[in-house]
Amino acid sequence: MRIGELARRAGTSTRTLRYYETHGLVRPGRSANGYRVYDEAELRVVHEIRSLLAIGFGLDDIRPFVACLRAGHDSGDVCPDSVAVLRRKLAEVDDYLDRLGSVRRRLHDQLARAIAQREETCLRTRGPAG
Amino acid sequence: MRIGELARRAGTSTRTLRYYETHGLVRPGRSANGYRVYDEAELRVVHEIRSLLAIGFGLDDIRPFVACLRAGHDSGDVCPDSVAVLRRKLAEVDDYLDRLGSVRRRLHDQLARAIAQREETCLRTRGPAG
DNA sequence: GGTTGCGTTGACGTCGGCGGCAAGGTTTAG
DNA sequence: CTAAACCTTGCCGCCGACGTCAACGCAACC
Repeated sequence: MRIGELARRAGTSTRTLRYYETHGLVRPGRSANGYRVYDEAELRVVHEIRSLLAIGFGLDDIRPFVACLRAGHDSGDVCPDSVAVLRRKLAEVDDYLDRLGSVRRRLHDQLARAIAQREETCLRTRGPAG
Repeated sequence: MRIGELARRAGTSTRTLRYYETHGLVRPGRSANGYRVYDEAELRVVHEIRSLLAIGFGLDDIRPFVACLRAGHDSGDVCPDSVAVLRRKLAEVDDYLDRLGSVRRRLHDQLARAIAQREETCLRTRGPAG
């Protein structure tokens, strides 16, 4: 299969596939005229890449998962390197959740105080009976 | 006060202050020799900017808060435009928290399955008695 | 042989909040 | 007089995952 077909079937662009290639994630062969040629397994690889990107992985993080698939495993998750990345990413997400949670509290408080302040100002402006 | 002093007192750089100026957030006067001159109130403004940046606001989001301070309010939060931004940001953060939470679940499950799979493979490799 | 639709490489643009450097002018201290 | 420490404008670099365009080659159909 050539690059256009793979792009369509993977729901992405040819530019993206070439980009993955420059970063060592996808490895097509070449036909006589220089066109990239992909086998069926690469579709699975591209799906794995896209799926991991979608949950916040960088291309560098994804490399072990692709290697794991290429090693013949049914899932890209099961190899030690992949597991290590999964652990690290889980920790990062937990960390970020904490920080985002405290940002949320701060925003919430700030909003509550601002509204209270506005109502108070409003009362003073219109008088205590307003 | 000139730009270097304000930068030191605000805990940031002169480059940053000029950047804020190009984006309409800080408005110094000029002395005869062309140097920027800031009054004391600008320190408060810069603190407000930094504080909001730190919790994930963009410079565009911050503009109403600065305007609110300049309008003479004790807090940058109390003006209608600021409250609107606070509401929007709170909604965005809630949204992001949801998505990050589901990413976390997905990561957690993926990790759990990967480990289970590895143990199973290990057992098969070493035999049922291993 | 002309058009259309595929493919190739290469290089620049995007977004945001700056960092850092160049090449100069100003002010102050010694 | 000179050095040091300020200040000015202007412009490139950064990160990451691509989009987009240029300029070209290849293949197939009419």
